[in-house]
Amino acid sequence: MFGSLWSLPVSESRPRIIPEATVARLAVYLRVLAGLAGDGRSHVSSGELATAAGVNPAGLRKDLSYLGPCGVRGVGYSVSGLRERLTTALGGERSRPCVVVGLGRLGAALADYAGFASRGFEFVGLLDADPQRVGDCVGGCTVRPIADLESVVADTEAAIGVITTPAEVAQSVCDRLVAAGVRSILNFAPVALTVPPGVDVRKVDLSVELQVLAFLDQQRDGGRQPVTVPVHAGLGAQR
Amino acid sequence: MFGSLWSLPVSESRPRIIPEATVARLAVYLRVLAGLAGDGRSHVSSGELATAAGVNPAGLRKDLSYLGPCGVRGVGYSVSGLRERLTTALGGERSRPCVVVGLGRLGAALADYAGFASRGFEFVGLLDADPQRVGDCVGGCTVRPIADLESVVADTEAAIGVITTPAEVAQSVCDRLVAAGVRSILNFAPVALTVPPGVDVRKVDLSVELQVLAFLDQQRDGGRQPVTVPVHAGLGAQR
DNA sequence: AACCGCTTGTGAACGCAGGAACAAAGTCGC
DNA sequence: GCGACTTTGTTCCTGCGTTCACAAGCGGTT
Repeated sequence: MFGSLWSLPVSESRPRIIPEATVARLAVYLRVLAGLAGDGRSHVSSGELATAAGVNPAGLRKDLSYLGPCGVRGVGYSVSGLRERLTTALGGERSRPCVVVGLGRLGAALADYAGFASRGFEFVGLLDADPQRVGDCVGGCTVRPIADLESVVADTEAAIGVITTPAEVAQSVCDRLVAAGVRSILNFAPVALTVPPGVDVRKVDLSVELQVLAFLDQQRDGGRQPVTVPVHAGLGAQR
Repeated sequence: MFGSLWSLPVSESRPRIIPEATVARLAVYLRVLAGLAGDGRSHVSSGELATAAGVNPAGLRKDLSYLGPCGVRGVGYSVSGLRERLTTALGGERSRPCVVVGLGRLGAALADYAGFASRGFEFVGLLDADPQRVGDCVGGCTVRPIADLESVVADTEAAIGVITTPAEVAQSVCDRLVAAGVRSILNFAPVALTVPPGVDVRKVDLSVELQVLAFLDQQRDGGRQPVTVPVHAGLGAQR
């Protein structure tokens, strides 16, 4: 692949587009590498990394190849070197301010989770509509009323918004976050959010996860459970 | 007209294999339908359902076609009929007992979430290694010591295990759950679990979600796009 | 200095999901 | 009763992601 095209003065050789699925796995590799570094390992092979991350070795190498040559043939990957590379590729070590809207149990759990802080995600704004929760201190930050959303986002320059509100208000909260300047949203509310172009939304739907498991469970038990599909289920237009 | 192909004695028309991605979307459709039923709607078109679920109308119809003909051409889908069919396809309405291991904030949030109970997921066993948490009552269930894992799973015939423990103990907890008879596991610990064949694992990795957002954010800032689009321009990236 | 084994990086093929277009089928209006 | 409109169900096609397999390169050894 190289040779013919490289004579062209391509402005950038690195920023080949990275598939989103690959990005997600890179984050996993980075975490595994952190563990290996803690164990004092200096080098690691693709096979070992792959099993620790739960993926195929060839796929792992292809994922890493998006960053350019990272390893040494015959030896493997330098743990520290690869960590550095992955860290910068995923957005650097700089602290990323986040706001959480909806400090129910789930929101509080996220705001208090230490695993985020160690990756540079800092929860600098907590917002809730319930006056009884306002003033609570969660994870070293004080809960403020939802009316302060715009000012909190502006003051903290928050880059990521986490929505853990009831479904009914999720869209309006989302709109306000976007209007205030947040361009990345992690949505736990069970609704499909509508956002303008240029804003990224990722959705985590815990009910769906459970329901998929239930489906797989049923499918496995398929021989046992005759399903009992009512013949002629009456979907016809009875109207 | 009809007859040429239809005369073939196709062995089975129903149990076509359903892709897992489709199953996940079916769960979303089911939830949207519940909302529509609450609004008193009797029929709905694929277009309306698709926008509410955040997917493509053609894709939605293809998803539903895995269940066989569900709608009426020229009219749409019967809300109640489609609900019934999706419910049975996803595993029926029967209560599915679940156990949660690790009653930290996240585990407690899950155990207490009412949205699960309404879908038939019942948390019948809560386990934690911390003696200080044992005896607590979360969501109407009492936390028991981790030593009771096997007996709790056996007594409740739990089908689904939710792991919200620290990463270090997740694999051992998983092994014990599987040995006790659990065949579906939802893992929130940031490790790749190893399970024997016949056991399904789904992983939810919140750090990865944030890190993907950070990557997209960085990639967007590569072109320095001030965005400034508070205007409700249109449908953005939905994921 | 040359060989050999080990590991990476990449090219190619396969399978799958997603999207658009089209035909079948049913309803509503006249 | 008939025609036109609406909406589903399906088929084709394109693109992406994943896996397999092999050549290239590096270190250690003789």
